[in-house]
Amino acid sequence: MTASKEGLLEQLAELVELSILDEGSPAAFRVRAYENALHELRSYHGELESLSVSQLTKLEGIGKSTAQKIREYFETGTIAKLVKLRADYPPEYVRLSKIPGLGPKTLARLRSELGIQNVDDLRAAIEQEKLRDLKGLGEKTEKKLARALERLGGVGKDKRTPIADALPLARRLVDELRAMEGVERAEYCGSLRRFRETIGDIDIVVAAADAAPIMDWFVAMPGLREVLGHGDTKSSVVTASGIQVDLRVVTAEQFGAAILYFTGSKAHNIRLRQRAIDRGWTLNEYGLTDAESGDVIVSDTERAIYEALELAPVPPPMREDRGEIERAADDDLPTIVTPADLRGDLHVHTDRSGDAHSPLAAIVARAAELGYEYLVITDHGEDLPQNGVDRAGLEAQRQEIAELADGSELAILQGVELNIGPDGGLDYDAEFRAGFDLCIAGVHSDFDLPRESQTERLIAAIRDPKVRAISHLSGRLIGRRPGIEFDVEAVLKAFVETDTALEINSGLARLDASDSVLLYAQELGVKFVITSDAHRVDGLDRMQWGCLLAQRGFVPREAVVNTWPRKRFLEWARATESIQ
DNA sequence: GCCGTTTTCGGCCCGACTGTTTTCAGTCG
Repeated sequence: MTASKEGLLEQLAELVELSILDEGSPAAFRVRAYENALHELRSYHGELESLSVSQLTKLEGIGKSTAQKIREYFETGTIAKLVKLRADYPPEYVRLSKIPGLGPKTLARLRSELGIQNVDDLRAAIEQEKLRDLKGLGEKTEKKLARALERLGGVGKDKRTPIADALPLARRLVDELRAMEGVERAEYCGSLRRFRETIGDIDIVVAAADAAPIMDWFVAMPGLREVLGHGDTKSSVVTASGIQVDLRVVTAEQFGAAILYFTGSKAHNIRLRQRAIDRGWTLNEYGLTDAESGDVIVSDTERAIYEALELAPVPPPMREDRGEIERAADDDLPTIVTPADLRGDLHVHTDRSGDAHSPLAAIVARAAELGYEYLVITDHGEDLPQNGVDRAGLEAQRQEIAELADGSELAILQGVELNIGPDGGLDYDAEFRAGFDLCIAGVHSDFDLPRESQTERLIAAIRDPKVRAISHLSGRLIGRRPGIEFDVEAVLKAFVETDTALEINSGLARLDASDSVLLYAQELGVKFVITSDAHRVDGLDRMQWGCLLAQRGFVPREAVVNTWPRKRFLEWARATESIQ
């Protein structure tokens, strides 16, 4: 493999993983130092390969030792320390560390005292009941590990669930909890509230005076695969679908501190706690407390805690320590977009598309109810097998739209979602495409082309004079299909040059473009559209997800074209042939 | 391994639960 930033990040991530085993703790200072360096490099967009050791050490969290490892990687393609760790901790041994309940300390003892090197060794040792003889281990631990081994491969520590699978479950659980007697507040937290595209487990925080009945209900819910823990204020279960859910109960006064704490991210929390310490306070899940007197300063709302720390309140999706603390301190967070800010939907399918289900009239009626000023109908272009619409179908639709638009407050425009062919070609011909009010274009096929070809086809579509936005940039389906690989920087620069908008697709299975692409795009000054990509009428109501994704990318409201008033939007939509 | 208007040494974020202990270590988030 040739040296690249991606390759470096992979090797550093492996260095973190193996160092946990070597140091015996994920909290070891060396491990955390590597993690901090990795975190910094992930959000660094510039050219890394050309940086010297002294330039690298200017980056936050990167000292001489890590800087030298980075140089070593670019010069030799590998890192000697990592090579040594790989020899000490071969992959089959690392696999053992994925077993829930088995940490680096126990693992090291299993190896040194019982000679266990891999899963087969562990299985044999458990069958021979050897583990229970080790000091500090017992029969229960042995049985717990036996159970964990049975489903290894299914539920490991690394397993993550697509947000589309976790979010409905979390919303249902929170609704049920809120309806319970004695429950004052309930909220899902964790990576789900931060709106990450995959989540490790569902964290729910409840405010209630009496935790016991809630705990009892939770561990006795129907359809659970396993109860992992059942304490006074904290319990964990695994659902039949294999998703772990953690529930924590606090008092109403502690609720703000608790959801702040359990929403994370870990890196964001550490920054907040550091800020508290600098002021002579401590911050934990129960509140912001004076370190000397033990008096609680604030705890009931997140906002009050941020304000006490002299920070603007940070929306949950931004809490990844990607610059939000500094911007909150300067009161310079981007103005977020909410569904109420959206004045139109620019990517909607009717039942003319083979994969969509609602008639035009129903779509239009719902868009009007949502208070939109404009709506662009974008059925699939004819090159999409099965689902595309031919010229005659679109011409008939044009007539239907004209009739519905007559006398309507809502501006109904006819657009189309074109297919970007393998070489960047588009459906129909330029003359026919010119008849639409707005064209968007997206990749629906040929996901396996080489990176160069993908970059070229995207740029060709972006440069087409009629194309005003690119739908679901990568074409990925989270957890099911990886997106196409392409040169992100080159593609984003083409967006800027042509004033083409990058779609923020609200479909939970897509959430495309990804947050990291959005972060980069907004830095470069790209414009955006937040769309529903609805394939049935209720899909129009999912804009909230696109808005949360936009927050993850620090996308400011002003850069989102469909927050603009109708006149300004139409001017942008029609400013086509001018820019080439 | 990183870092420094208290510093080049000595710090580095915090707590619940479990299983094994009889005061705590390990794991997890």
